[in-house]
Amino acid sequence: MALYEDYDLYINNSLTRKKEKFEALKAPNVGMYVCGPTVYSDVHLGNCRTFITFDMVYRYLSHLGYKVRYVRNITDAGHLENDADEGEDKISKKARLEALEPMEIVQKYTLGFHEVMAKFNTIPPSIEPTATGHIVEQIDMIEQIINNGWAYVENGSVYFDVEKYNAANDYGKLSGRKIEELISGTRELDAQSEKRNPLDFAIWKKASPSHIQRWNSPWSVGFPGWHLECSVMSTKYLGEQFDIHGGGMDLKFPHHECEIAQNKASNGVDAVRYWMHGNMLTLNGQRMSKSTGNTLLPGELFSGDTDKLSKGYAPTVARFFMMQAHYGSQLDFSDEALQAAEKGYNRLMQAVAKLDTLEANGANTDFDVPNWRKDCYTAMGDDFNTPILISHLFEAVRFINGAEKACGLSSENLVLLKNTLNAFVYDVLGLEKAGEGNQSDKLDEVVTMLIEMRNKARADKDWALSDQIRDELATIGIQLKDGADGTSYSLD
RNA sequence: GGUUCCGUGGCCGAGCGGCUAGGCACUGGUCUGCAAAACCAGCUACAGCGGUUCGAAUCCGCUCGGAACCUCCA
Repeated sequence: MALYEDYDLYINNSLTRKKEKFEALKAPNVGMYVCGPTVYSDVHLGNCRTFITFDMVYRYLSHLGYKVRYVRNITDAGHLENDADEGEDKISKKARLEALEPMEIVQKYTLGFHEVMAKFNTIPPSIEPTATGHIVEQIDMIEQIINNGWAYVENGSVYFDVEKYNAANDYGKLSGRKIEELISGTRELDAQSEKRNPLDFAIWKKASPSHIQRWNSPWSVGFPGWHLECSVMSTKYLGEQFDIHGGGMDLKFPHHECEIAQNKASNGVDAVRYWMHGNMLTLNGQRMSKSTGNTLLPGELFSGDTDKLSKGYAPTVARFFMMQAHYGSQLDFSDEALQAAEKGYNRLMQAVAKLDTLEANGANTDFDVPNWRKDCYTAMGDDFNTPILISHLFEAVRFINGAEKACGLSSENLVLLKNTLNAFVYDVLGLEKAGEGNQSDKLDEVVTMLIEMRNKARADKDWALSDQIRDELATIGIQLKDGADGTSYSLD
């Protein structure tokens, strides 16, 4: 029996702005689509937060026993700065600046993105489709939309007729906008524009002579509109209707709004059951953004090679830091907050390690494992509330740290505790042991030898020598800890 | 200007009508040769003003402060 049958899951649906009970369309299968990056430059930490959030969602759904098909696209066709702009798209511009082919740009930053995602211990999506790999499908969808009467062709470009769509549907329902307000907020339609209405958006754009990325189509040599790829690829791999669509908050309008319209206009159904939006990561109270330079790159975080941080932090520590906040809340990134998270992370992981050494004996403790376990699932079931989950994990930490080797749990409960804690720490939150790999057996032997020498010195009351061993180890980052069961050590 | 959202103890961050998360820091204690670690205890807050209610951090109104979106953005 799958866990999801025992534990309810509620998701805050951005579309309805309500927490709704999650019911998979075709359990145990779940389809999830997440908008991926445009690969024209290095991803920054803000981008990473969204993908780490949905990695956690993916992990928890899988943990519950769902078979998730997780689709996350790579946008490798350049978007114009806006529809009226006849200039270069971002990928072409970057290609010119770096004197590379557009596909070289795409390749370079896609690889970089994957490297960063791996460092953060995210699981690769089941399918990672690219926009340029689905031009044919995009042309098909444009034809459907035209045939259904929701788009018009003008001088080789195809525009989505927002006003007409809105008369029969509700354009703006996701972002809470009214079409009248949008119109009044838009500048006058300039004379050159081919659009009938300033709100209309291009789903196919005729290429200007300088445009590098271009494809043949029934309308012109050109390129697809930037909202189209997600509608096309989600439909292709997840069907006309699927369970979850995720992305960053900043994509709500216009990107996701247009996606909803395109799906409805081509297939006649609302594609997405549950819309989820991750909130922004801020730096000094302002959202990270490439254009303003208010960013922190993953590499800078890991190395500490930036004036914004006092030192480097392990990717898993940054992940833990993010998990301590709810995905739907804004989170501010700071050195101070990261330091606090790092200490908390260390305490958690040391307790997880100590748990392995505990042994069952009877049942004489207040710690109620089955109930604690239930609390963990309740927290996650409440819209993936990882901060509450973590607070429960620390209840277990307190028990473990306070426990004798014979810990007072029945063998059944001890196993349950181990399985549950490991599952949430590693499988669901996706944390890792930091510094794993740089701790060799030889190092362990050397430190163990030094500990033995120090113990002999202590037995002889040679405090000078024992303190020298301890302090000099501390300087190179090895902490000795004298406990009831002898001395152990930990690495910085 | 329009639309959304937020303002919680020294810091980060949950909670969203009653039972006052958690982490970090700090203080006292236990343990220890001393220290560190660990454990126990303490520090008990909800921007301001008014209202609704038996009861509000949580609902409503106003004021002040901050953020996101309205253009490409995770």
